[in-house]
Amino acid sequence: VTPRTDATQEVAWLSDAQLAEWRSLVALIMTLPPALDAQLKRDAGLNSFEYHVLAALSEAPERWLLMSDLAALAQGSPSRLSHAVGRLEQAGWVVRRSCPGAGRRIEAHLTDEGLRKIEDESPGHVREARRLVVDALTPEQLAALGEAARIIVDAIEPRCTEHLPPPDR
Amino acid sequence: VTPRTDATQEVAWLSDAQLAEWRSLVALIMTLPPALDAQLKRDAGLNSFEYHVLAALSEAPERWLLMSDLAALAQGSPSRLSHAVGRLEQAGWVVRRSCPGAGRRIEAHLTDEGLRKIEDESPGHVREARRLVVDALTPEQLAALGEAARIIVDAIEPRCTEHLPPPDR
DNA sequence: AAAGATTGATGCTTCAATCTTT
DNA sequence: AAAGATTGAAGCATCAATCTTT
Repeated sequence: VTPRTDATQEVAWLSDAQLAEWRSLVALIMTLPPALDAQLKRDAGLNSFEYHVLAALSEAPERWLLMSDLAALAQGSPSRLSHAVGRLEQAGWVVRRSCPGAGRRIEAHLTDEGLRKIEDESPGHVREARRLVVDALTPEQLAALGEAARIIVDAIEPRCTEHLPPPDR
Repeated sequence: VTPRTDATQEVAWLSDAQLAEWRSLVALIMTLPPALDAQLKRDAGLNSFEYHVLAALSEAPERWLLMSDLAALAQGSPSRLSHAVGRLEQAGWVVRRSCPGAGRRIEAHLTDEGLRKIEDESPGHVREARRLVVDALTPEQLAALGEAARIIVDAIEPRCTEHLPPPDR
């Protein structure tokens, strides 16, 4: 596509170099998530989001977390989390209980079976993360990737990055 | 989660530094695609994949492309492409015709309306790409991101990267 | 028979509406 | 009334099965 001189909202087109990098990034976000999903689905019967929910719970104090905090940690909407936790609860890996306090707060807890499940499945997932990313890059390349990722995530949702290392630009 | 010394398949855990970078990347692939999707859906009524299909066609000779080539360019499965082109054809932006040759080859063509559509919508998409990525990073950071992305994509599907600049490692 | 493409079913995500608790 | 969470409907992706053409 070639740029249109639209008087409505002038937008600078991308240079050839910028376009090439942008396309590489687009290729990444089109292929990496499906690749990770496929490994998890095949080996663990989980999708990426469910895996991250279990992982986040496994690191919480006593494995309890407010649904709203869990949603932020797993980077999903309340609705998406509700559906996912429903499935995880069905499987016996998570339970919910209402918790006294303001609003209609509800806590989710990772059961012993859930802990065993995530412990069983993480080696396979880490192996895939190594194969496709961590071991495929030099430490410098990996660090640069991480830094760029933090800046972009920060540009998307300035407040939802507290749990990540700050982008130092 | 902590590593389990599973005799089955030794997997080296990630170092703290590796884990931090990995998590930043995971945050990126959890947030950037939804952000781009949201802009396209809101402003253009298209999802990312449909946009890429139109964009790929707009750059093809005479705006004709074999379905199989289009699938590779847009990085989607044949099935996904079929469904998407079905919707785009409904909207009048694409037409299909069978093309003589081996197998059951079918070509897709971007109509004039389709060309107008992608031309109308790309400025808004480029603006978002600039805001979230291109203008948020220094040229060096963008180049490093692109390079890492190419290496990872190459690790995922070694043959489907012909249309990207080669990763020079 | 094999490659190319499509179809239909299933499952997950999103969106809007709703319910509950303070 | 407002925040937190859930629900159901609609849309898209994936998978397996199918159809078509050489």
